[in-house]
Amino acid sequence: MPTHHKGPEEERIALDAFIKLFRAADSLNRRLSAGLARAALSAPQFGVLETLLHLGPLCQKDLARKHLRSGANMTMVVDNLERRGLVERVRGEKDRRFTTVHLTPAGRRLITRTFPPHARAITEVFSVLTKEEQIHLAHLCRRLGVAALGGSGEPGAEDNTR
Amino acid sequence: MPTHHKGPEEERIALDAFIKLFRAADSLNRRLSAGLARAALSAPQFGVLETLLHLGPLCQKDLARKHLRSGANMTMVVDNLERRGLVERVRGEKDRRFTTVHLTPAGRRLITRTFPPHARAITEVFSVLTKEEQIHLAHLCRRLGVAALGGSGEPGAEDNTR
DNA sequence: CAGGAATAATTCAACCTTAAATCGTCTTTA
DNA sequence: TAAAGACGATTTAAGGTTGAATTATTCCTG
Repeated sequence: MPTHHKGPEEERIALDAFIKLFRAADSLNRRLSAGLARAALSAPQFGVLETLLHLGPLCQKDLARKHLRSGANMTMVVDNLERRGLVERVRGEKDRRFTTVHLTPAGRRLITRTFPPHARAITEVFSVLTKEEQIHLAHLCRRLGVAALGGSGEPGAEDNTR
Repeated sequence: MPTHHKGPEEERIALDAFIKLFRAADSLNRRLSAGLARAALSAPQFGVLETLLHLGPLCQKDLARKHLRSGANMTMVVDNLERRGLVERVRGEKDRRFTTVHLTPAGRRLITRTFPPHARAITEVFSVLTKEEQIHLAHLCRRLGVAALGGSGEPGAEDNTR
């Protein structure tokens, strides 16, 4: 949405960038979700499977932290993946508070064949920008993300933002 | 999340930019939602009130289109705003299929005093980037958003992306 | 070692989001 | 003008998201 705000220049420029950033993320999300829908996966479900594939089994706390989501949310997403037989919960032996989430063979098969076309779709959309522009965009977004988190938050927050 | 994908350079760069774009939008969203929470407004509710303030009364279809959301979703958000007495539904006189959504005095008062600090918060976060960087970021995001929407969608889609 | 603090997971209530089905209201057209 | 189609809004079912309260387990401390 165009800004419709008549404030000073600094504010106009920031609001304009803000809106375009969100629109880009939103449109990208829609496009990619359409691709994932063919595997009947939601974006969060895909994200969890992808993380398990590339990092190995993790407890829900760690999964939530990696995805910047709440623990309650991770319980729900893992519930839905487990119900479809794509992951398995394993109670911690040493510390029974933890449940480690594992890919099942079916889950591994699904994410293994879903990830490559997903990555290709991202690459294809981003190819409207040159390599240098993509790197520049990443750099600007990283600084912005750090500023958004850091500003009035606790300094002890985990980085995870390289 | 760092990429953990060992594909060709083009893919690595695109995935990296993709992740940082989403992290930035996510972090920004969290930061701003915290501000809106003091007015007990969700981000979608704030968005609708803001649109009504700056564009005047609109029917739900138009509100949904402006925010790139479904009609069903707009029914829900307007329901919640109406229940709090911040907006009012008015049945179309000429064409009774439409309901036009109006700000109530209370709604106008709330959004009028909520918008300025919100805009200031956005401007403050974006001030980690120079004016030129903000303009460049907006430009890159706009091109990316258009590419994400356009690629395999219908060419007839409304622009709304300047 | 016993009680209290901390911690991982779950449950709950509230809201957001979508696609699909339905309802009421026009508009078109045969 | 009556049937058919289009169109705005609503409902429904399914999933995502959060913060707050709860549960089970472990750790710490006196």
